[in-house]
Amino acid sequence: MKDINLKSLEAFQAIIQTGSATAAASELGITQSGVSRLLSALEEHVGYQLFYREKGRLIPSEEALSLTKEIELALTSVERVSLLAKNIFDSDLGNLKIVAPNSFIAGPLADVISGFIEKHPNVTIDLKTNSPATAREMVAHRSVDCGFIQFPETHPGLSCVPLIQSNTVCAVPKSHPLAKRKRLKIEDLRGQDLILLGKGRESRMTIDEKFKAARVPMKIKIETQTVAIACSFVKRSLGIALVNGLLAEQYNDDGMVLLPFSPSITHQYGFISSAHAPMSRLTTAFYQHCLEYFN
Amino acid sequence: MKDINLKSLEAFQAIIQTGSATAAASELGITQSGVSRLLSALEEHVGYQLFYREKGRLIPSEEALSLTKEIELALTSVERVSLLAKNIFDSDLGNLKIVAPNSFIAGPLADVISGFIEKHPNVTIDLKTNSPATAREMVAHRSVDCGFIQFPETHPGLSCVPLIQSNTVCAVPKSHPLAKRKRLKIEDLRGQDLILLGKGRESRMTIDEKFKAARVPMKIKIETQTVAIACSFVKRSLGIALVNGLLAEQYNDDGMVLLPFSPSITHQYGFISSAHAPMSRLTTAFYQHCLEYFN
DNA sequence: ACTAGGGTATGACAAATTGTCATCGGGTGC
DNA sequence: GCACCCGATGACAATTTGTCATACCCTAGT
Repeated sequence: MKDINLKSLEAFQAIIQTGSATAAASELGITQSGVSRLLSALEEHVGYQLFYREKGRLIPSEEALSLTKEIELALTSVERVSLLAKNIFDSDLGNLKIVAPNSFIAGPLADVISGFIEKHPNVTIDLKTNSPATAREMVAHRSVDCGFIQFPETHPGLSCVPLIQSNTVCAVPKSHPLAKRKRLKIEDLRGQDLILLGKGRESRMTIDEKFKAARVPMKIKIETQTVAIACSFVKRSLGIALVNGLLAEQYNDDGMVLLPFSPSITHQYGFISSAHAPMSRLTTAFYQHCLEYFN
Repeated sequence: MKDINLKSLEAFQAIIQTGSATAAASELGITQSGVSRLLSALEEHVGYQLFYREKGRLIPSEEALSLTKEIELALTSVERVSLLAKNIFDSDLGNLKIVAPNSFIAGPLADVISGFIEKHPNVTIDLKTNSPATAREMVAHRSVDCGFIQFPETHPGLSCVPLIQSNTVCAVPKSHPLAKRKRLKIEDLRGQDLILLGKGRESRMTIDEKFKAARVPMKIKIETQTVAIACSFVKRSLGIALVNGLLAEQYNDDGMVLLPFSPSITHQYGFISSAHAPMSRLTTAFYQHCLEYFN
């Protein structure tokens, strides 16, 4: 027995709905002959007459009527496939898994994501935070779709695109004498209480090296882990913090000022995805959105 | 955009299930080239790659995976159409509406129907009883599928087939002197208390005529409507009933005897269906079953 | 490095399906 | 009787679906 055929089902439904093969034909955009043939094909498939021909008209048989419901179901479910495919095409449906440092999520990423959700309201987003090392692995192994990480990045399984860079700035308490300056040099920090973070991290080592090179001794008052905490200590006038300007921006208010620092120490964040597989359409859309956002 | 295609969906599913186009091909009974083409067609339809080709293999993309569920649904629902069509073809699914006199249902039809249900366990049956006149109309107008009715029948919208015939018999109380006879003639009933039914009906008129022709006065003790009631009066020795032998059979027990009667008055029951439309497959199956049952 | 064996893509072509046109025959309504 | 609407069908065109042969890539085992 031949395979059942989608077009004959459509023809069948059109005949049932319109009541005649001619009308069905114009609805389907084909000729009456075509409809007639499709109907014959369907009748041959099921093995019995679906319409009996009376006075030149097509009258649905009992059997045909019992089939209509099921046929309509089948057709709509095929339709749904098309629809879902289109939604996926438009990237307005799906789930996006992103890994990024908490500080980055709280800062620049928040706006990026809220803008993306606005454009694609039916997309759900999973945000995860992990250590840079595991984040790298998660992206490479595709347990998340993409991630944001501080550069440089050389993991072989990752494809990386630099997105945004910022300089280290000095967060100075409002009441501090240096707060009046336009910018601070490394020598200006001699003898000042410092608040530093990221002990052992790449960016921190760079800072240590700069101080060594400038022969300025570091008077570290507080070691901490996050920009948020460092800033809150600054606002309590416990010292001057050297932080990533991009991340510190969000905590900038009356209690402190952010001053450019020289020598410049840059931080670069980039977008990473697995090099093993091309990005899904949705991930690509998100990537494009990021590019636009960061110009 | 082209219409979506059933075969490409099947190919898609086979590829997902088996993991390769080659395996999918052998599952579908076509060649690998065919599968490759069908997949291309589907990708063209949805507008994006469903599999990315890596090292000569087909790897489903995220988008493809999100579609699998929906595609499987669509395919099974099309499958169900085929299945339902086959069930209808086998007449083991559906509903059969029958109209028949109560006495006929209680008697011969009960066995016919129970046999039919045994053969077609998923068929449901609606039994209705109406006056012969409305029964005729119901069948002609196809508000029921078929019916049983006493002949002769000349309604123009009905197609009629005689099924079974029986003779009028005398139902005589066991204790009655005539109960010893092998058969009764009309003269034997002279002066006997009679129990008759169906006043005004065709069959009753025939009885009245026979008495008139034989110049035997009728001493009607009881007029009633149903064979069941007539028989129960007989068993209480209230008189002799003239009833349709076929219908009286079921009430025949120790309390009375059924004796052939002459002149013979025959009753004929037939199968009726609408002449406007061919019988549905299920109705035809039921009709065939009736023919077999009544030989 | 070479080869065997797995995989997919594609050009060329055959088969089947789907569609059109023209035409027939039946039914309806004036 | 005539105009018109409907469905079926033969003849043929267009499109889809499938095959074969072949090319190419990758892996694994010599």
